[in-house]
Amino acid sequence: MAEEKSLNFLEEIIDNDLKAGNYQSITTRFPPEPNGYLHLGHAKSICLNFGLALRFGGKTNLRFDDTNPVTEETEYVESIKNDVKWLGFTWANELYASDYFEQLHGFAIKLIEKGLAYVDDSKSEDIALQKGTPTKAGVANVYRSRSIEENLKLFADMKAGVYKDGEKVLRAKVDLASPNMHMRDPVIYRIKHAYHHRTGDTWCIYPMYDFAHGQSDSIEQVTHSICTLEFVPHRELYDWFIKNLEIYPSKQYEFARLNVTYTVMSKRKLLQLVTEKYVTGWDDPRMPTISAMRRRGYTPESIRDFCDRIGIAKRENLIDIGLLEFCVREHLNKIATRRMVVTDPLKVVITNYPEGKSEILTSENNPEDHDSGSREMPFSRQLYIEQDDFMEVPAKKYFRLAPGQMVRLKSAYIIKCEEVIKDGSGKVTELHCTYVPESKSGSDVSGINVKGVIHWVSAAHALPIEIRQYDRLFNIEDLSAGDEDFKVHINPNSLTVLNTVFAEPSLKDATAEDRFQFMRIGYFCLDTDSTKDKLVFNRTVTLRDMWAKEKK
RNA sequence: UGUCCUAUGGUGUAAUGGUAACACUGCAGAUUUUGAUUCUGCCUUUCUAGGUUCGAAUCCUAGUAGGACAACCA
Repeated sequence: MAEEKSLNFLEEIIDNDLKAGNYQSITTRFPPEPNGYLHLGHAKSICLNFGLALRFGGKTNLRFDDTNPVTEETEYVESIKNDVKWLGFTWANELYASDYFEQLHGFAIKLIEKGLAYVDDSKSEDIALQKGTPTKAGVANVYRSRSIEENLKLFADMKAGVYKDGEKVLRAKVDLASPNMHMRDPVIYRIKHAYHHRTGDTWCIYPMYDFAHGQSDSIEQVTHSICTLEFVPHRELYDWFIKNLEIYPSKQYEFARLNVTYTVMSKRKLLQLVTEKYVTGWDDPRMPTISAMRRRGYTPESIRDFCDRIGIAKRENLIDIGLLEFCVREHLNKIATRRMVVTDPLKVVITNYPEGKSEILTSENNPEDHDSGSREMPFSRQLYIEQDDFMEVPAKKYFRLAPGQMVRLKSAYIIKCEEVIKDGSGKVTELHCTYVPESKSGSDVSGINVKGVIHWVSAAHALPIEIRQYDRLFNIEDLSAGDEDFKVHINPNSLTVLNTVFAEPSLKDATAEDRFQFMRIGYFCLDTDSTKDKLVFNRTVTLRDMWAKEKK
């Protein structure tokens, strides 16, 4: 109870509503349109809507806003449900705007009967023209003054399939002179002879967003209908419909959508990346979709933590992708199993280690979790270490391997570089080292203190694997400006596949659920492309690397 | 040149008329058998101008800047 975290503006509104007795409990909803996969921005909304109900006592519905049959598919419905569940939330009811088509149709008739809606025969472009501009009032056309009886008849004919797509629409009769464009007689029903993923061919007229969303909220008695800022101008209409339909008064509130550096957060743009093959699919690990992040190795906990840290407000924001990375690292550091993997191998021969001999060494699975136990690793005469861990001419402050220098092999022995073997072109191909037998980890009596500790893999026992390293999808921070040209900023090096990679043998038992830290490299998880013969690992995120900065 | 929304360190978010704080980033150091983790310290902030008030980041007015709105999309 001492936990006094300050409230964001929505929590404050709800808190006040509850204290004032406006509601006994709250109902929120997460209302995706099933026309694409969920992304990080949706995660923010999901955490908000479900989080609010959890915090203040109430419930959250999952409602699909499926009023446009031409863009919506069952595949998307399934992926959305899966993603919400994976994020760790449970909805009170699974609902669809299409469940309300009958009711919504009744609402439309009620509006017509009240003289507040009319059938318009105009072409789409003409309606747009007649609406005027933000600075110039719209003008009425002849259809606006049709009689109630005629409107009823025409609307019935629209429903009966008498007309073709685009021939007629039903419009609300609001105010053509309103400074709010959305109040200038918005279209509320249009004709679409299209198969709907749930209602099939039952309907050929479908309600528009403005005539479906608020009404659905109302039907479900949603108390706080939370959406993003671009819907602010819709609020006046939202309230107008509720008032004139005389239905449950849900209230709409708006918060700023999430923007993250070096990525795009719009379903339209993400769809383009998919259809135009810039990525391999919605779950390509470079995408900011929930499914991609899951495949890449992000944990639901880390995404929730991120959503918690970015806060909720009404001002435009651009969150540093570094914060997301911080959140995953923080979680993965606690739970990831440590393994040694050499991504860019350099052969090392321990010249004073007997030929043919090998021994088993043990190493902790996770120093952050003492219950995680340890695993065994074979050590032998020939090893691989990272190319980066040797410098023939060491830089200042470099404390890894160099001619005549010593390092410790993690969980093994201290070795000293005695000889550098090169090929004809002068490239270092092999190192001859000696080891200090009494320096074995856990029973070191050598008295030698070395600063450098590097990872290694026994050559004879090494498991070849593939590693996929991901970088940011775009090479500029702020993609908000560009529209169609956002694709010119695509980072051509967003994916690097490494195929000469050697892992310690225990990694062969990796499962899809495992999270690994390849020591000194980064966090990884098994990719779905893995086969029995070839394990493929995705790099979720690198480890922080102060040395990389030092080098610059 | 209509209406609406917004403006606090580099990035986010708090401070609810009473000493501007927290996180991330950055920088410096300590510890470390991961140059990781952990720990310590430091840098940097109220868009401008008026007004109300004993007192303003907070309230008011004007300006400035950014954003949203003219889909038979949501």
